[in-house]
Amino acid sequence: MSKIQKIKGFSDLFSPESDQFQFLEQTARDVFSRYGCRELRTPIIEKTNLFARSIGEETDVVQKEMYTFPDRKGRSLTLRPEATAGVLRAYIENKLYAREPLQKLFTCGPMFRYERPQKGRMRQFHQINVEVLGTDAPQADAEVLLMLWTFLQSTGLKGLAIELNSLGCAECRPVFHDALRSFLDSLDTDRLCDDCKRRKDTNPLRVLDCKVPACKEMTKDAPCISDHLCPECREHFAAVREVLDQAELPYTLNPRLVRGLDYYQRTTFEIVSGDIGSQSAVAGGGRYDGLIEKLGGPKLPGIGFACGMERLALLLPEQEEPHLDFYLAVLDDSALNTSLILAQHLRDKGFTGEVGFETKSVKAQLRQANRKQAKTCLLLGTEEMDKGQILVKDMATGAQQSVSQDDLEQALGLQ
RNA sequence: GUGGGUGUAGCUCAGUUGGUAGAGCUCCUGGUUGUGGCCCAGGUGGCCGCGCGUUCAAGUCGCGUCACUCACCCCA
Repeated sequence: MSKIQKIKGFSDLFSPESDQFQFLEQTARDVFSRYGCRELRTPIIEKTNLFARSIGEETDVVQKEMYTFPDRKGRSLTLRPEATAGVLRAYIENKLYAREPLQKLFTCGPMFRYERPQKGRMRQFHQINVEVLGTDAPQADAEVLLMLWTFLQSTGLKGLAIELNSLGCAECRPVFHDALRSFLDSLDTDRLCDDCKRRKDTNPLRVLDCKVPACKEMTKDAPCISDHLCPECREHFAAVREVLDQAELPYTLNPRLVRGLDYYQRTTFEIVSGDIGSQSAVAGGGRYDGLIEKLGGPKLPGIGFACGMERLALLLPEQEEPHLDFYLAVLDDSALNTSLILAQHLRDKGFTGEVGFETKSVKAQLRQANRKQAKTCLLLGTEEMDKGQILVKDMATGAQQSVSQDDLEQALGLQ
């Protein structure tokens, strides 16, 4: 029979790595809850048009990266490629805004995009996500960034940088777009790279982001979004930066920072690392005023971010294997059941430990205890049972003592 | 979607001009009748990714295919 293997771009997550994921989620939960964020869990499948409408029909994500399929009655469903759309849908559908428009929501879980896998990019990947809905106060933008940065600091990660930009709003962005377009048209387009020739029409902002030196050189005098912001957006962005400066958040302005999803407006940001390969963004987000309305909700603003857990995990040190308080070596079959019950009592008292299910040689079981980094090895056989005693061996010193079961708890506690 | 690299033991990798498959680590057993790590001895473990071709003979050469991986693109 041929072996069945996992599908491309999906992965089985085993212990050291799954521990990292757990650590990241737990840290996020702890930090975000201090800001009043509540956890929300939404389905990983939604109706396709939710994503088409929010992310944008023309984006690469919607055009060629979604896992879209008909259900048994022919309705088009999609594995979520990002979290914001689902969270907003839930916010609107459950009328959370009716009781309290301002909602701080945290969610995490798997996302799906059909892309060619590479370092830091899987088809099933995991994100930690925060949305702050119902306010356009610049202080909310600042708080979201502080929340994200505090979370990242709490994970102990180093070498991360914050890039910040404002993309303008529905008023000023089109003006900038026109200015950019006419600038690009004025260039000797033959000298642009093939991608930029295409991007010039499909996604002009991306041209500013091109890594090809020739393109960089040609666009160095391109119009800058910051010079085209309308007074309101300019004021909003300045207010955001004022709080960030007061909080001494270490960010750099990047007027060429672009977002891949259409819904972003005004404040946008990205956290980048130089240590994880070419997929260097570990988190990204921004404001999306107008999106809630676009999804059939009230006219309320929002801002949020997503963190790539795989990318963060690449930067995390390996977690240490958890140590055992005891490993119980069973010397005779007749001691097996007693051993298991004894271990169960110890676990009830809060000790961590394992029992050797198979009565292999003492040598083999001690080797096992050593491998599992147990603090102690308990040895139980017929001899010990007759005396109502159990042998406790300290694995670090090799010292060994015979204690009654009543004293065992204390003996372990002293280790 | 495009390009590069790599597929040999559980892991990391050798393998000569084509000639019957190797090491280190891991694991198991023993050296020590019921005592771990270090050391020593032995052992388990392979459709050499898969298929086709060339050849007396293919891990090795050719073609195809699949998988993994890095990069472009895109993005968290």
